Amino acid sequence: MRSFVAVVDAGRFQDAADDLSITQQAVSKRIATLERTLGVRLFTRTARGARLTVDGQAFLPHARDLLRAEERAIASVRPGHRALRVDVIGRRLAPASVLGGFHRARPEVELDVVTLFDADAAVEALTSGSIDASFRAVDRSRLSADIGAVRVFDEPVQLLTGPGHPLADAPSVTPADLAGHRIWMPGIVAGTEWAAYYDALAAAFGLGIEVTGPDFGTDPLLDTLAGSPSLATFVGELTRLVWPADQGLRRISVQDPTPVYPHSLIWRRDNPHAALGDLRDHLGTVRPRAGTWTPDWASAAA
Amino acid sequence: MRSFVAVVDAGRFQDAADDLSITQQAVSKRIATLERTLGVRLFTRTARGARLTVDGQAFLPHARDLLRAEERAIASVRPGHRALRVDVIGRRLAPASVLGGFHRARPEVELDVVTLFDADAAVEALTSGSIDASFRAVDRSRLSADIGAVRVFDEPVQLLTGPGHPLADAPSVTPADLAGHRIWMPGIVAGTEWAAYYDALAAAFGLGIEVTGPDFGTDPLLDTLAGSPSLATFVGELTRLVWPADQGLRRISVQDPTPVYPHSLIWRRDNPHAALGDLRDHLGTVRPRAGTWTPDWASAAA
DNA sequence: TAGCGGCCACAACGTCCGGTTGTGCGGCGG
DNA sequence: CCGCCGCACAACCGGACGTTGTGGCCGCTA
Repeated sequence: MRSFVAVVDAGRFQDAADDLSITQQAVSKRIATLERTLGVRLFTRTARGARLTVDGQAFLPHARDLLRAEERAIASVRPGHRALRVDVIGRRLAPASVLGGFHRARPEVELDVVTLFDADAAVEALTSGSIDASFRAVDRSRLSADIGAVRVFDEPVQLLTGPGHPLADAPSVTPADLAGHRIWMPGIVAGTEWAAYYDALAAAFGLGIEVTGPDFGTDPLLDTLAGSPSLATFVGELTRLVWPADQGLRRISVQDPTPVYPHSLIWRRDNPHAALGDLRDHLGTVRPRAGTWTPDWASAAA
Repeated sequence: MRSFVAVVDAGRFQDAADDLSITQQAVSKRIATLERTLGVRLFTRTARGARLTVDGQAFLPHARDLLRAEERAIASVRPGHRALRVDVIGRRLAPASVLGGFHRARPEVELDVVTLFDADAAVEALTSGSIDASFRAVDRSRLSADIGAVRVFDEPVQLLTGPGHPLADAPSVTPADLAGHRIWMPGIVAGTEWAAYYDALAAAFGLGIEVTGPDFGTDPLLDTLAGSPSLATFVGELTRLVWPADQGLRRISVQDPTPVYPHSLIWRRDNPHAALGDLRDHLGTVRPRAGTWTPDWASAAA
């Protein structure tokens, strides 16, 4: 493939071979192999050089694309790569939507989106330089001074139930209403800020929240909810935008107070990446609103 | 690379190996080689499977891009490919601009742009199915019935001279004014419709047009013109849009009549490609205007 | 038209890459 | 604590790819 482009640029097999630091025969063989696998002739061989056939001309831009894609792939893991590498907590949550908006607003900023295990891993990755920014809920008092944090988005937590659930037809509920109900949160991994969040929520309002269990996929989880009248689960409001059509599932807002998941953007202050400032500017800052609830440790990350 | 994506999708080296129909050890070795060449670790090996590292997550979308690019490259030369393959006569001329406009208007239509030797080669390529359409000046009376032709663009021919040329300061000239002047057309290959066009132009107005000579690049040609007070050449009007800033060169319109190069779109009538109709609709049809001149054989291709 | 030179294809050979079989090691679960 | 599962390491083997050597075709030139 690289030989093909080299021959096109050089115009002759011989010169292409020199450029590639191999012999002309090797180039001939490579092109012959490529032509055999593609099933078409790419060059017409003349007495003084090679000219592209029609198929070769059509193939050329795609071949260049392929080489560029390889370049980008290699560059994406090179230290000092210029793409902004951002950690988001869950691709189906608010930060992913926010990042999508940033990408549409600033398409020239290259983004690499990754998902780390938890906030501690994110801070460690920031410190080591393997990521540039992270959307997480963090305890600001535990951050070292060289880590910046801005609370950028509060995502309301809603109750999701099947149609047979006792609360299915309630227009809204208060956290206190949920005492005695079984709140099922499969796939929440102990030790993450998610688990800490729901632990704090359970403790604050005397709820019984099951934060253990295997990780379900989205569809099995929704199917199970739809068929189990005793099950309810918490979901972020933004899942509404990306989940498939709810098969009879009910979204019930929680009020007085509304638990919100406090997404913060965190970054290393001495990171020189120019797009980092653009991202912060694009996000703005959230002032905690009245009537909402977050854990104490999260509220500190104003 | 393909192994990397397979491991990501399968979650385990073993299953990925099964998908690829090779052994687990081979996959291990491939991944190890890839990690060595990239200089980063892509997976964390656990007791039950492999999970992506941060670098692996960042690398993944680029790896998928690479595989998609390969797919497209192979598809571009496959018989029955869905991209519209169009032959244009010179990338710097009107058809290229027209095609660019079509691409902006209908970005979902994939285009492969190629350039063939002359109109005869284009007709042959159309017949054999290796291209879908062609922008050329053709003698319609010589076309077989299964080839469609629509005259879609008339590109006025202008005179290009250096500042020292006797006609440099003329606001416009007539073809008759050019008798006795040396018209220099290097790079026009005998046997093409370009050569036929200028031969007819010379015969019609008694001009001396040198349609031979080696092919110059654009920059050397413009440099030579700028420094030679006895040289003039014909260029299409659309070159204005793409050529570098003329270093003192004069563009002189030709009038009474204005020679125009009659670009036609030609295609094979039984070509089922849906985008072909879209392209024709986008182009419209040119009605020959009064005060212009084309060779008889070209005018026939209304 | 005959000679020559440039350029690519074909053939034979060697090396290295990449695949396979066989085995070892570490972590998780019973 | 033992067994199993999943990946890594080692040795071996075949084929692919690069090399040297050579042949043939075309275009240029005398």
